[in-house]
Amino acid sequence: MQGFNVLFPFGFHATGEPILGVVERLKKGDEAQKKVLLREGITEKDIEKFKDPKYIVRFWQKRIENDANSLGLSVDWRRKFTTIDPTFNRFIEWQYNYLKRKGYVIQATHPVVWCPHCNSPTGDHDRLTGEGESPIEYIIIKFNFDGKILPAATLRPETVFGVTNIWVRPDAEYVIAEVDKEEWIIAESAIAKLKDQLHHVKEKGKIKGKDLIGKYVENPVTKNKVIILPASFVDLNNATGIVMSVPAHAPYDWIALEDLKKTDALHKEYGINIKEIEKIKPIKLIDTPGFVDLPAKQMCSIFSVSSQLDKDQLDKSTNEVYKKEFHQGILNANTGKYAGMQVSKCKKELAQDFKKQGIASSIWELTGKVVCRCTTEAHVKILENQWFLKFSDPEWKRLARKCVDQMKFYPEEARKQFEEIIDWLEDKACARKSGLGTRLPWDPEWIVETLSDSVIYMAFYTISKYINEYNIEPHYLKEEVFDYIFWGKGDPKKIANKGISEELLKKMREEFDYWYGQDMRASAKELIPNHFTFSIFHHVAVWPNEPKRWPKAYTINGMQQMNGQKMSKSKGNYITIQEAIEKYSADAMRITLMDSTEGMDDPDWTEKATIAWKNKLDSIYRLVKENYGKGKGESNLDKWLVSRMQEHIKAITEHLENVRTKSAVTVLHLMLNDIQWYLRRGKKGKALDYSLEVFVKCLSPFTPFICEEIWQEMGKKGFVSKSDWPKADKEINKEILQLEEFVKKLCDDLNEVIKLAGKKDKLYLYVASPKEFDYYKEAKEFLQKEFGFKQVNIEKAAEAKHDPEGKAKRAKFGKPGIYLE
RNA sequence: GCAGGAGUCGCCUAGCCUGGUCAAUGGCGCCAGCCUUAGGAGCUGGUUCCUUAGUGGAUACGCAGGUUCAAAUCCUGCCUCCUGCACCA
Repeated sequence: MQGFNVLFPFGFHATGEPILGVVERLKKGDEAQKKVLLREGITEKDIEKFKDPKYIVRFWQKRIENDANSLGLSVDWRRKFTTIDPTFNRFIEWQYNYLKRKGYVIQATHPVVWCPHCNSPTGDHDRLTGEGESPIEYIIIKFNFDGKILPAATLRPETVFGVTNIWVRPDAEYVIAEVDKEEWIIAESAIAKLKDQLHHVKEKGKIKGKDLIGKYVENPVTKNKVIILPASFVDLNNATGIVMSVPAHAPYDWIALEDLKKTDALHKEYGINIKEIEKIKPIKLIDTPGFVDLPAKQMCSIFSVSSQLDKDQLDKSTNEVYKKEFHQGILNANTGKYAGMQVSKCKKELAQDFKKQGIASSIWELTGKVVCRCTTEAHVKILENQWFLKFSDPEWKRLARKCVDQMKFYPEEARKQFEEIIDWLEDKACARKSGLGTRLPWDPEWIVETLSDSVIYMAFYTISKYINEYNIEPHYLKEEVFDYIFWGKGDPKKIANKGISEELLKKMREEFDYWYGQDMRASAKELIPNHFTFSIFHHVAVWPNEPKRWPKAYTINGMQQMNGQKMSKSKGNYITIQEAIEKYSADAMRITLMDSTEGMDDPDWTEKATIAWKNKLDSIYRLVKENYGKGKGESNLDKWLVSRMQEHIKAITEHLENVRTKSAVTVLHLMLNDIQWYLRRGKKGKALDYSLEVFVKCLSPFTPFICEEIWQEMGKKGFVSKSDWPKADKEINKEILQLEEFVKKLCDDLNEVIKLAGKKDKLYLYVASPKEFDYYKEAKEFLQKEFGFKQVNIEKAAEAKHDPEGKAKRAKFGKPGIYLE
């Protein structure tokens, strides 16, 4: 409508696991899965066919195409494709070969949450329990134990300087195992973990926990000899099952030592003299504002912890100490060369140093229990040689930031988030071993995963039209073909092949050049940290020197809610597009959704609002039909309406430019209100046709179907959707706008007075300004009709004194005003 | 926990950047009147409380403070909600 060519393409993303998941579940006879399909209107008989992934893709593709058309989306279907089409696979191969050459695809080793039964990573959505839990690295400090190693695992390696003893579980059986040529004593559960974390582990024997107690080990950092003591709080399923004790800074350790002092169990069971315990002196090694005493002791008393069985309070106080010391703590003289450093700064460095010296190692644990869907408990595995996108690359980040700087965001609030994400983003695994998608050309056992093959596909739309039209076979889409189309690189004469002529090649290049980059992409806010941002990264990587190919604007919306709740298949609180259209019409659905919110808030859909819109659209239809073409002549009122419409046109145009659909709909209401007021005022002049045309045009992007109908009823040729968008190019008469406001105000006042004084027959209006006087005179009939007066007298206030009848009134009302009798 | 966004008169929303024109925009709902054979249709009016011939006042924009002649709007603290936190679409 604004005279631009618009490309609105539509494709189908089939990459990943979900489709195969459906197939799998159907093959297993999963009833819930069947139910979902039945709810979509698929017959029992047809469900068989859904065991073929290609059929699933075709089925939904057709369904979605139909939905898009029913909604009135003007999609260019010549360009459609799916991400599992072999021609698209060639495009992704081209993209990834390039990124690898550029050094943006790298191989790396990384910890993942792993199900040993499924033999694959366990994503958040694959878990029975433990959503949100993630890998965390425990540092293992290798305490010397008679040539063997007692590996104590800790999240606070800096506290190694304050170790006074080691904790083990007396009732447990530990394993003696050969770990990377050393002999370690560890909990049994640690073996599988260490094996999956790049350690060579061989079980050699067993040793009882209580047999360790009372023995001494050497702290590899301080060379101090410390005693091994029993503690019940040690969790054998966490890390190595060996814990170092730092009573100055760890509430658990502090209280466990206190517990030991209280009984003579130690002496009775292990023959350890109580004096051994009493001589243990906590070593404070971190100074933190707010901690005067020993931090562990202080926290235990604040949280009134009385024994190591007081788990809840202990966890709270541990967290508190950890947080405070991590953020504000400074290492003191007890820490040798690290003295004076902030805990938050030195933690990593210190662990690295210890590892280098061979006195530390690490074991990855989960932040909480994770159980895979297959009911197996997951642990952390270090996955080797996985393929990553190197989003950490500073130059790549720099270009991404530059792109964001040039972009527009609707709403603008989203920009900050993008900037934040780019800074925060680390290397991202870009391939998996299962699912649908494109195989990495150089390492075909890996498949490009779904968030990594959906980042520059928009460029593919510019040529998919020709691929579809000429039925180009995938093997003709060689690397140099894409090089030429997307970069203009090479000589088309030489690149042309049997499947793609030189002429066609040039056409594809031209088409790409004409359309790309994308002017606007719209999606939901949860895609900001991944999809949207990745797309920026990939664009700047593929076209580093051509900012004009980069994304220009993103529109970000909230997630559709239904009656205040998130729509979900399991809750069943959703409606299919077909159902909605049949029940409420596409127009009513469209405008209700556009009207529900804008920006990043979650829009809420309610049936009530939709029905209200449906009725309103009906009445709009009648209103236009009854009034269009009925106007003749021009009065001040026409000037008023035209002036009002100019303001509305400006407003709605600006709102739509900024993708504020709800605000735009509000303007439609205002237009309608003004047209209705104009009609109420009585005289139908030439502003009527003009305003109705403007209104229908402005409404048409929201409700195209009924607007085309109305347009035809109006006797217009062609489509309203192809007509020119209204311009605010008519005069705005500010004076008349003001005068009409006075009339409205007068009506309000009259309403008020009549309400209080009751209905009257005569209205006397004394007006001071000559302009108002003239204007009110024109409104005389209207006032009479509107309020049912038998007589309306409008007089200039100054002249009223010549009116004998008005004398008495003037005496009462000396000033301009209203008088009823 | 970290990051981003938000809390407005029954509900949804505008306003906040650039303080006053804000009892605060528009819609929905509700109430009344009109129209109509009828109406979940349409039209008109009302919709914080008190007061009033078209007025004046009180209380209001998550909570608590502060700045200012003046705050929904600026500042500080707190509470609540939404979104994301990765190998998953």
